[in-house]
Amino acid sequence: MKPSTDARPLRADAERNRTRLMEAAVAAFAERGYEVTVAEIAREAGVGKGTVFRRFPTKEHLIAAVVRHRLAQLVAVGEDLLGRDDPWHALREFLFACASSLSADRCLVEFAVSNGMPDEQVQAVQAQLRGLAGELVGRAQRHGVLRGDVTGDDVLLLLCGVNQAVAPLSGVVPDLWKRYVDLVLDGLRPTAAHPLPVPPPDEDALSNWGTGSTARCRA
Amino acid sequence: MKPSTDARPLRADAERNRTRLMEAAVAAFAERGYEVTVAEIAREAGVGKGTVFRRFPTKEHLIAAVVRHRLAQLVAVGEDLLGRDDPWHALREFLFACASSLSADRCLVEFAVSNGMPDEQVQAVQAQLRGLAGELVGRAQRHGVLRGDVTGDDVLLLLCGVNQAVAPLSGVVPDLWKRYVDLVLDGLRPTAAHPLPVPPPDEDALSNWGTGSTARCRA
DNA sequence: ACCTGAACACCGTTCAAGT
DNA sequence: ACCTGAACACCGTTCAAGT
Repeated sequence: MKPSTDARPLRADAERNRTRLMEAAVAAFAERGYEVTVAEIAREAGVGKGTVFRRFPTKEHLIAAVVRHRLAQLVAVGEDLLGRDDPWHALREFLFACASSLSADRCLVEFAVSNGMPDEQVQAVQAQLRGLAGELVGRAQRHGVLRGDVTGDDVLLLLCGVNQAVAPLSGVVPDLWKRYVDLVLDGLRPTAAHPLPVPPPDEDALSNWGTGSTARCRA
Repeated sequence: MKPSTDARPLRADAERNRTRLMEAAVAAFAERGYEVTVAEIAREAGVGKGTVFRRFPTKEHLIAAVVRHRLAQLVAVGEDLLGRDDPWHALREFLFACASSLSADRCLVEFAVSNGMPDEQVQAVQAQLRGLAGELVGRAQRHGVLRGDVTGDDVLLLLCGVNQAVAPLSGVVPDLWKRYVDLVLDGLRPTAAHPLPVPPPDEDALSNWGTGSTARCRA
């Protein structure tokens, strides 16, 4: 759960509180999404709610920390899959890993719908993920198993879409996302390719994806 | 904007207020989503906020009225397209119409991510939409232009997914959804079809889609 | 340094008082 | 019948007082 990212270390009790807070937050946000109360997390972590705001200036910053933690796990998975010899299955497993994470974490889904977060660290991890997706897509394309007119960002966006669409049903049909990831993948095969009138989003469009100006929590 | 759906008619001033309220709500929710304040809508409609709650027991009920209004428009479009002779393009235009509506209305997108609404009338229109999607899909399949192992619900879910994924970018790349609708459609062609291990959601799973138990607004 | 809970602002909802 | 705004509960955020 990372021993804080700042330069100077925290005092022992503060460090312990921070850890407890993160653990409580990860669990609570995963299960119930953004709607969990700061007071609730504080209580579960055994601290006063003032302590939460000492470490995280805003509820959104706390969420950002949780999201970053989850995204970093996906980056690790993706880097591992770059070593695979079958590029199609490497890509597929990457998507499955992402989708599986998303479907197990309501907070992550809500993050994907949002305009992103004004948090540099989250944006950095997001960039890593996008880079990985680009490499996996590129490799598959060079092997001729993926249509040439799509980008890593295309694939990530479609993946998020699938998960968001499936989220309200996750209680009833937990692995429905697999069906739609496969369905989307079928559209990404070279044999399925038909001309796409609209071009993929360029760097500019996606770079301020993470710079969400829309507030999510109360002012 | 419908002259109220109840049995007995409202008093003249009440009817006028209701209309104003609906107009203000449709516009405000479309532009800024669920987060608009009830007080704000009341002010724009020129009524006290108490009046809002007299007509709509809950903010969510007000949203439901707006959503129902939008969904009904899509039903009309879909029914019109059933008369088309080219089943593939009928389906495609239906999806384009839905996507276009969704991308013009933040409220509608948020509705799609949600667990639905505990409002019978909304559920009824939803059922109509699902029926239409089913017919359009069925026709395309009988003509051999759509893979046989997908349902109307599959297509609607994928469509919602695309729009939700694209929503945060709608300011920068307004018609990006077209790209992904086409990409998804490529996966729905018979030539693209590969086996799908996970079956489509059955009636049970989707019937309580609209019966969202998760509250969206403050208690 | 850090912790805490009372206090504040905001927003959904209720209701007593008015017409 | 219907309208209204003051009043209430809830939640994010601040801060004075404590260690």
